[in-house]
Amino acid sequence: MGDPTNKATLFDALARVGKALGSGKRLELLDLLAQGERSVEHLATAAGLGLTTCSAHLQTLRQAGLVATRRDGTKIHYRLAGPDVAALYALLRDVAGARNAEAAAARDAYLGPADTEAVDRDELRRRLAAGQVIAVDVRPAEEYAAGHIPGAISIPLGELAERITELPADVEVVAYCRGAYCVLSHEAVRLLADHGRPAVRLADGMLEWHRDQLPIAA
Amino acid sequence: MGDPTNKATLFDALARVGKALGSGKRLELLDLLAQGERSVEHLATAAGLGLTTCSAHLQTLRQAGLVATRRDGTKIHYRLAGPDVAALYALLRDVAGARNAEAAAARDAYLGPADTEAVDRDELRRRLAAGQVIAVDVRPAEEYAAGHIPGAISIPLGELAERITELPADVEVVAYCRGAYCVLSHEAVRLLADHGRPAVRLADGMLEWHRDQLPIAA
DNA sequence: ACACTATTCCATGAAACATTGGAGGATGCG
DNA sequence: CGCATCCTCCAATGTTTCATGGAATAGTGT
Repeated sequence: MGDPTNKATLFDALARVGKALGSGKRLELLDLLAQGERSVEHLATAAGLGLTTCSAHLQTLRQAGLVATRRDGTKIHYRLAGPDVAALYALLRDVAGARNAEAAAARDAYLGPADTEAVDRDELRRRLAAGQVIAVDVRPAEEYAAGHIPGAISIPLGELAERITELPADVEVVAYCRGAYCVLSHEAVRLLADHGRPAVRLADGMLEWHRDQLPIAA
Repeated sequence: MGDPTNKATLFDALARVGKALGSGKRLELLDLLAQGERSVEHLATAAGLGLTTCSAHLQTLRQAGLVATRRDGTKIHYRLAGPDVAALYALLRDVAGARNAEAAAARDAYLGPADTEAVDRDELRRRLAAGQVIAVDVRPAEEYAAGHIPGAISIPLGELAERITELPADVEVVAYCRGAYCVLSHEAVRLLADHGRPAVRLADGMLEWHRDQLPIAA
């Protein structure tokens, strides 16, 4: 043990996992998979990739051990290999945002002006338990179905404008989406504010909720 | 906000950090830097790299925001940009070990037979406080000087055989080194056992100690 | 100003990776 | 059984990364 060959082998094996995280497309796939399992075709269209390209990226992730598969008829569903993978992705994202100026700039450009106030998870749970707020899941209905915050109702962002009357006018709304780097809740809060509804967003989203093993309704 | 161009820019910026983690040599450099700051030349020899090659890898890490530099005379010292970087490295290592069979095999081959029993950090702190054990830091003296567990004494592995008489024969020794993937404490415990000394190792090491913000003596 | 040290920058060839189209394998359905 | 669907495997292309040696740079000491 301890000889240089084994050492290089070990670090190269760790690097295989690092390499898997070294492509924007693959990170986008992980981001999607953190919301629930998906078929290859679904992932390809959601990430704007060719089918074979998407499959190749998924193979890379699978060889690194970050994702697992399940066969259902002719379809193959991919999912994250475990909650630790979500934690790794979240930490990579946070370290990049904190240490890398370019990443921070790209995040701000993507999420839009940071004008929407946010509450954290503990605060949301307290206010939900007290009946002071309504939690609205603005992700696609499919992701809501795969798991959501207990008590939340589903109104995908695309339907929010027309379904806004479903929300009581006198109760504050807390909108949430995929995670801290997801744009959906930002846009939802802006839209609600434009309609004169009191709304704030959850500071992060399902990714972090799931990572921290908080209760999930399905 | 929210348009595909910004989204791709964001994920590519995150991928720059991922790419930095996608080379065995760079992970080795991070592993060394987790023990304290080092000059370029020192890192190059410790990692078995050419000077210019090492410098190039360090530039990659610096552009990703994972390391920072400090000038001292003619030398430039590199260090991790923050404790979150150590946490990211540790999590990458743990996820790889748990999810990737190749990485797990390489780790076992490098660390040797898992015959040495280990105590965790809480247990060590309890026994140290009670005066039941002696903690021995078997890393190079330089790394001990850069920061070590309070109360530990320094006996680098290379000097352990000749300095074994410095240890009282009737008190159990807990050896520790860089981290869970460092071979030094494994070898130290085997060597001590060969000399009939009661010894166990700390399950991980300074990397995790530092990551979890436990008290450090310098 | 001069030489000296430590490090970075640059150019180059070799190796690895991403993307794409087409062939092939597994599953389900009529 | 034959066909359709969904996905993976394979081969070929252009792009990116890696390692290395020589030149250039910033700071130090005389």
